[in-house]
Formats: sequence, structure tokens, C-alpha cells
Amino acid sequence: MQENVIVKVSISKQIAEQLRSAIVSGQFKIGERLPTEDELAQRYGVSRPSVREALKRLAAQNLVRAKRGPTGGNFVVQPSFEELAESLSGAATLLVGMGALDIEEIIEGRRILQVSCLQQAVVNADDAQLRNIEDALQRQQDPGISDEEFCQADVAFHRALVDATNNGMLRFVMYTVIEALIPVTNMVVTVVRERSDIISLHQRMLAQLRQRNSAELAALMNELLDYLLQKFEQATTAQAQKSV
Amino acid sequence: MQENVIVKVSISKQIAEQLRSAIVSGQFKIGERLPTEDELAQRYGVSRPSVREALKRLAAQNLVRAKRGPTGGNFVVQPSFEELAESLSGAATLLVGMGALDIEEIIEGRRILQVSCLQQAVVNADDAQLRNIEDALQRQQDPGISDEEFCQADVAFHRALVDATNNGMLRFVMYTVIEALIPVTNMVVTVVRERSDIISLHQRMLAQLRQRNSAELAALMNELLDYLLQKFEQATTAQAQKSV
DNA sequence: GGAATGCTATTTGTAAGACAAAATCATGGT
DNA sequence: ACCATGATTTTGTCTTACAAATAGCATTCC
Repeated sequence: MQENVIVKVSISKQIAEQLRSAIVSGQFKIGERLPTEDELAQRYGVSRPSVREALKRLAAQNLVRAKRGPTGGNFVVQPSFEELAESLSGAATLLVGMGALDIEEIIEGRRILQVSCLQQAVVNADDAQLRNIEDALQRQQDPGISDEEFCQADVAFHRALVDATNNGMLRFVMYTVIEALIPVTNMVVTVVRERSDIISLHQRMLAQLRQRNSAELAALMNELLDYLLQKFEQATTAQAQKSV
Repeated sequence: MQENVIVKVSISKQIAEQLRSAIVSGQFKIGERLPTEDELAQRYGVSRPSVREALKRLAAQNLVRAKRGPTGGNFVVQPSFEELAESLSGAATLLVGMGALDIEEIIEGRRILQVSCLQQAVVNADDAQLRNIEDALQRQQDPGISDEEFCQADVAFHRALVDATNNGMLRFVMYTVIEALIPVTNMVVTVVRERSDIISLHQRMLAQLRQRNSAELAALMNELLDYLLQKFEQATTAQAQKSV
């Protein structure tokens, strides 16, 4: 059965790839149950642990989900925006955390991307989306919340802005960018402790969005990012001095 | 040792998460070898297969890599742009393939994002990057290449454009967007078979980029995406009729 | 007769032990 | 001095077994 080709790739990886392509090519439809682990093992002529390792690889990519019991098995799962965006964000924060991207780059990239998103939002935002933005802003204004909650509301605010573009591709991509900036926002908020400036800018942005004023909105976004960058540099130098 | 808390989450997943956070928090540095599977199993009080399943989850996220032999082990791997972008693209094509994003959205999103990237590229592109763009364009012009090679060159062209922004964040994000459009380009090329129009547009874009003409460049990008959208619709209706 | 309860079968989850394969290093022979 | 060979370490894979969850069925009690 085994070809005498020298394959360096581990069996579990091969099987994971085969299953993956079988899934994406539609051989296994969404929600469908794929064969039991024993059956897969038999079909591929390998042991169950190998099949399981392959399935875990797919599970890590949110492609399958396991369920126990008679009606259980490994099911092809509909990858949701949220999960996929989450794994993207995980990758992005990894890049940030390991220093592959520096803060200036991130802010500059976000400036470019987010300004253009706002122009799209000016055209497409409907009332419900404006309300979502306002909700996030309201949460942010509560002085009783913790720093962490403030940052969460901050993320929610920017996500709501991107949602207002009514474009799934933009949402998917921008979630990653927004998430990557969290550490910065976090640092600025916890160290410099300037919530009011951020809130004020957000309020003005929402007002301009309501008036469909694209140019002013872009200017405000630039102002916000300038502010973040400046405060971030303050925070890092302050920390550097404190540690000396 | 085991708390009597009822944990529904599988052990391998828990361990994967613990190892992951240990890695991203810097407890295990990049390139470092983490303990042997036996040692990890002992340390966490679980069996080796469980540890292995956890490691496979991390391997699927390109966080660790295994190597055999005395100097072997599971190593924390430096996540490279290319690998991360690849897994992102996999997620994006998944979204496309499963119909969570429609083509109009993707093209519209790409229009917004890529036009702003080009404006950044106008400012930042250096000679080497311009050469890379030209190289990809050269490859695309060879009439002897297959459709698949043509699409690869097309991707390389657009990637080179994004690389010219000199911004890692943009590159990271845009690779995903570019990849998501491959099926469309592919369809247009294989069904409609119009390479020359695409090449011509690319040539004009490169020329305008060389002249640092931001406005004209944006217009050309819009023209290209309009063209793709139009041809895509032609292709789908043609296929629909053929299948009737 | 109906409903609740427990039993059973199925399927994933976890464990333990063994051997194979790769790769490094040391040792011995030529 | 250099090459080869074997020992050693570590991941890769297989086998077997049992635990846990859960759905379906049967049984029993009211």
C-alpha cells in the first residue's frame, strides 16, 4: 500500500491536508459529520492517534468540532466571522508581540486603512449602525469602568465604525488591524490615563459621521492616531525612565 | 492535583492554550526548545498523546515546529510573514468558498483598501521595489505560461505593489485581500481568456507609479477592478448558460 | 397507559507501553 | 586522520485498553 516515495511530511499532517481539501472542496458539507475516527483510520490505513492529531490540527483552524456520544463525531463547522477574525487577530498580536511589526508601522497602516473605511462608512452607515457606535461610546463614557473595560469599549467603538461600511471583507480585515492596536491603546490608557481626550475625539467623530462629513471625519481620525502615537511615545519613555 | 471543577474543555486544548500563552508571554523565546513531550506530559500530569495533540494544535498555527533526534524537540518558531499570510489567506479563501463573502463585497473592499495603499506606495516605493513590480509584470507578459502561472504572476504583481508601501501591517493585511480575489482572477483568465487587457492596465499602473502620479494610479486601479467585476459577471452568466 | 428512570451502545477523550525512524555524537577500526 | 558504525535521544506511529458523555431504548413504577 505504501509507496516507496520518501515522504518527509508526517502522516498526521498529510491526513490533515487531505481532509482539509476534502472539506473546502465541498466533499464534506458544512454541518455534516465526517466518518468516525476508527473509520478514518481504517480508510487511510493509519492508527487512530494519527487521525486524531490530524483532526486536532483542523480543530485549531476552526474547521471541525468534535462531539461525543452515539450521534457524536467530528463535524464540519461553519467558520464564523468572529472566530476567523479572532484567529487573525491572534496572528497579528503575535507579530506585534514578537516585534515583527513596530508601533509606528501599525499606526501608519491603520491611518491609511481606517480613513478610507470611514469614507465608505459615511456613504453606507444606517441608523442601526450609528446606534451601535453610540452604544460603544456610551459605555466608554462611564467613569466607573476599569481600564480593561474601557479598552474593550474602545475596540467596540472602532469595530462599530468598520461595521458601518457594510462590507464583510473590510470588517474581516479591519478587525485584525484594530485588534493589533489594542496593546498600544491599553498602554496609553493605563499609563497616561487620559480617557477624556479619547472620548472627546470619539464624540466629535460620531457627530461628523452623522453629518456625513467625510473630510472632517478623516481629519479627526488622523488626529486620534497622532494623539495615540504621541501618548504612546510618552508612555514608553516614561516607563524606560522608571525602570532606570 | 485535579480540582473538582467540572471542566468541559478537553485536556489537550487546555494544554495547547497554556503553552500558547507561555509562548506569547515570552516564557519560551523564539527558537528555543521546549521540554520534551515526555517531560511536558509529566509536568502537566497527562499522557504523551494528549501533549502531542496539544502540540499539533500549535503546529497548525505555525507556533511550534518539531524536529527529531538528540538535538531535536519542539521549537518555538519565528512566525514569518509568509506563513502567517498563508494561513490568513486560507481563512479568507474559506470565507469566499463558503459564500460568507460575495464577490461584489470583495472587489469593493479591495477597491477601498488597495487604492489607499497605492497612495502610500507612491510616496514610499524605492527602486528595488519598482524592479520587483516590473519583474512580476514581465513574467505575466510571457505568452507561453499557463493560466495558473499567469495568476501567480498576477498575485506577485499586486503583492509587490503592496510591498512598495514599506509598511508591514499593510502587507500583512493586504496579502489576505489579494489572495481572496484569486478565484475571481482565475475564473476571468481561464474562462474569458483576456490576458492582454489586464497586462495593459498593469503596465499603465507601473508607469504612473514611476511618475508618482497618485490620482491617475487610483483611477487605473478602479478601472482594473471594474474590469474584473464586469468580466466576472460575464463569466458566471456564461457558465450558468453552459450548464443549462 | 404514560412517564420517569436506568441500561446499553456508540463515539470521542485519555492513558500506557512499545517499537520505528531520524539525527547527533562518540567510539573504534582502518 | 578519516570514515564508518553503533549507541543514544527524541519525535513519529501503532496497539490496546479504558473512561466519559450522550442518545436511544427498554423497563419499571405510578
